[in-house]
Amino acid sequence: MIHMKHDKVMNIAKKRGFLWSSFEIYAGVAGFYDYGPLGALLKDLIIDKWKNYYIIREGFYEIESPTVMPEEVLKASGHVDNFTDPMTECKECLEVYRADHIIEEMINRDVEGLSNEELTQIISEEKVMCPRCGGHLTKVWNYNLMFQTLIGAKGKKTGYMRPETAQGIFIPFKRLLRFFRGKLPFGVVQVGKAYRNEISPRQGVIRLREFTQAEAEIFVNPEDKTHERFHEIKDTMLKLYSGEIQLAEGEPVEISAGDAHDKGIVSSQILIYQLYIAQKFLRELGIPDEVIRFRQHLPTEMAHYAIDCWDVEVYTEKYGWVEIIGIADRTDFDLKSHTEHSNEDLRVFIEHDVPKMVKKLTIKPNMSKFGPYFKEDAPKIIKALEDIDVEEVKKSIESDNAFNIQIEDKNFELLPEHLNFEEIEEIIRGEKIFPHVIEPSYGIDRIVYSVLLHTFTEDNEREYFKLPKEIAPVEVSVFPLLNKKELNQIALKIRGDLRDNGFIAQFDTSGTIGRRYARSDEIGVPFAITVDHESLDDKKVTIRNRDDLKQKRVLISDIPEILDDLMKSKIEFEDITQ
RNA sequence: GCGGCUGUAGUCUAGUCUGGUUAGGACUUGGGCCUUCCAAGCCUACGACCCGGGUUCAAAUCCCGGCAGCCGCACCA
Repeated sequence: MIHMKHDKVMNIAKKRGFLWSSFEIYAGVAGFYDYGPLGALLKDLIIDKWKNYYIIREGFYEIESPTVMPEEVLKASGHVDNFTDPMTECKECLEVYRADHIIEEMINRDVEGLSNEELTQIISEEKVMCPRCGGHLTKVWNYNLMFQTLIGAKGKKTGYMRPETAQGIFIPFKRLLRFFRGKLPFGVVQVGKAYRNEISPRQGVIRLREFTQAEAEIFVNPEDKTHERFHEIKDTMLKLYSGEIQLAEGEPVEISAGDAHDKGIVSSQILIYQLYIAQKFLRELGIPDEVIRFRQHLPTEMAHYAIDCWDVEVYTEKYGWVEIIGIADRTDFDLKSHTEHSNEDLRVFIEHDVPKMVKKLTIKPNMSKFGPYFKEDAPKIIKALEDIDVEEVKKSIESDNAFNIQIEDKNFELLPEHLNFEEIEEIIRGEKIFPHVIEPSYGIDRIVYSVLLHTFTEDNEREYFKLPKEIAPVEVSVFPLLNKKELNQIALKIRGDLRDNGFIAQFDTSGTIGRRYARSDEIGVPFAITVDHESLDDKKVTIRNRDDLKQKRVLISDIPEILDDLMKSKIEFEDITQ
C-alpha cells in the first residue's frame, strides 16, 4: 500500500530535522526515534500548550518522579504480574503464540487467569499442538513488556523502567494530599518518558519503546463526579463512538456534552469535561474535527481497573484510527492497591456536610469495685474491653449475670457490679474514603505525528506544515531580497533585534528569494520578513504571511511589536497598518 | 519472534543477473556568479555501495550470518 501523505510528511520531517529513527549509524533499533532540532522545539511547544491547559487553566500542579521504579511499586500496580503475555513456542517450527489464545482456540476452553504452570499442564494433558506444523509446544513463559534493570552496585534490587507516568503520582499521594490541604478534588500532572519493550514495534512513531506521556491524575470524591464548569460546555458537540454503537456496527454520532451525560453515554460530567478539553486542545494544534473521534472501550477491552474509558482517536491514512489520548475513570484501584501493599493509608477524610449523630452503647467499668477486685490485671481487662462487642457483653451479663473474658490464657469473670452500660451519642464528622481517579493520558509522540500529518498542506505547488503559529518551531524568517551585503546587514540587524525580543528567528541568503520562502514555508514558519533596496531609504521591509502569501510593508522599528501582536493573536495579519 | 521481499550520497536512482579502470546521473545542500518578491539559470564543491565474515588475483556484484525497512502472521496493560 502506498501512503503518499505519510511518506511525504516523514521524508520532510527527516530532511528538515523534525524526526528520524535513532541510532541510525548503527543501523537503528526499532521503536526508538530522535527528535531533531525542529522536532524538539515543536514537541516542547506542544507540551507547553498542554501545560497551559492543565496547569494554568485547570489549576493542577506538576510533579516529576523517577523513570526507574523499584519492583514493589509495579508489583502493587499490577504491572509485574499483569503487564505480561503468556507465551509458548513450537519446538519444531519456532512459531511463537500467546499460550492462552492458542488453548482457547484449539480446545475451546476458557483459561483466563490461570497461571503459567496450569497453562503448561493443560497444553500437555490436552495435547495442544502447534496449529501450523503440529509440533510440540514449550512450557509457558511470561513476556513482560517492561524493561527490567538492576538497582545498585551489587544489583540485588530489581527495578523497571516505568511503563506509565501515572504510578509516580500515586506513590507520593499522601504528600500530595497534604499539599492540597486534604481537599478533593485536585489534579496532579506529570510529563515524561515511559517505556514498553514491545515485541515488534513497526508503526514508526506511533508505537515506540520509549515515549513521552503527559498525564493528569484527577482525584475526585467517588460520590461527586460532577464538574463545576460543566454548564459552560454542555452545548459543545462531541463525536462519540460508544461501545453500544460499536457492537451494533454503527457510526459515531455527534452529540452535545449535556446529552452525552443525560443519556448516560459517558459515565460522568468530569469525564465528559476531559473529552471536551482534549477536543479543544487538538483543534488548536491544527487537527481538524473530521479526523477526531471519541471511542469508548468495550467491556471486554477495558483494563481491570477502569469503569469507563474513552480513547481520543485521530484518523491517519496509514494506520487508520489511532489512539492518541486515553481518558479513563481508574476508580480507586491504584490507591487501594498501594494501600494494601505499602500499609500506608492512602484514603482521604471526607467531612460530612452535617455531622451525623450516632447512638452507641459503651461500657464504663465501675472502678470502685473493678479496681480492688482485679487489682494488677485491671488495666489489661479495661484495654481488652475497648475492642469488644458491647452488645454481647451486655447480653451475657443480663442472662448469665457474668461475662467471661480470656486474656493471655487467663480467664476473668466480670460480674454485673463491675460494669455500667451507658448509651452515648457520638458525632461522626466524616469518613475516610479512597478517591477515584480520572486520568487523561496524552501520547505526546503520537500527537506530534498527528500534527505534522494533518497540518501538512499542498497547494499551488507548495508543500508545507501549516502549523498554528503558537507551535511553529521557527517564528520568523528574515531574508534579503537579493544576496547583497547592504541588504544582508539590515536583515541580520533585524534578526538580532527579533532574537533580543525573544523570537526564534532565522536568516537565509542561499538561492533565490522564492527558494528561501519555500524553505521557510516547508518547516511552517508563519511569517517572513524581506529586506529590499527601498528598505535602505524608507526603513521599511515587507512582512509576508505564510498561509496566503500576502505582504505588508512596515517600518523596521515596528517589527518586534507587530510580530508580538501577531504571535499572541492580538491582531490578524490583515489588520497590520502599513 | 516466524516467513517473503528489499538495502548504492540528505532524496530518487544507474550499475548487481554475466565479479574487473577513478561506482554514473538527477534533485537537495554549501560557496560563488547572475538576479528587484515566491523552488529559474551558470560555475564549483561536499557527499554513497547497511554491518561482519567467506569464496576469489579481484566483491556494490557470488555465498553465509547479523541489523534495519516494507508486507503477511503473531503480539499490542
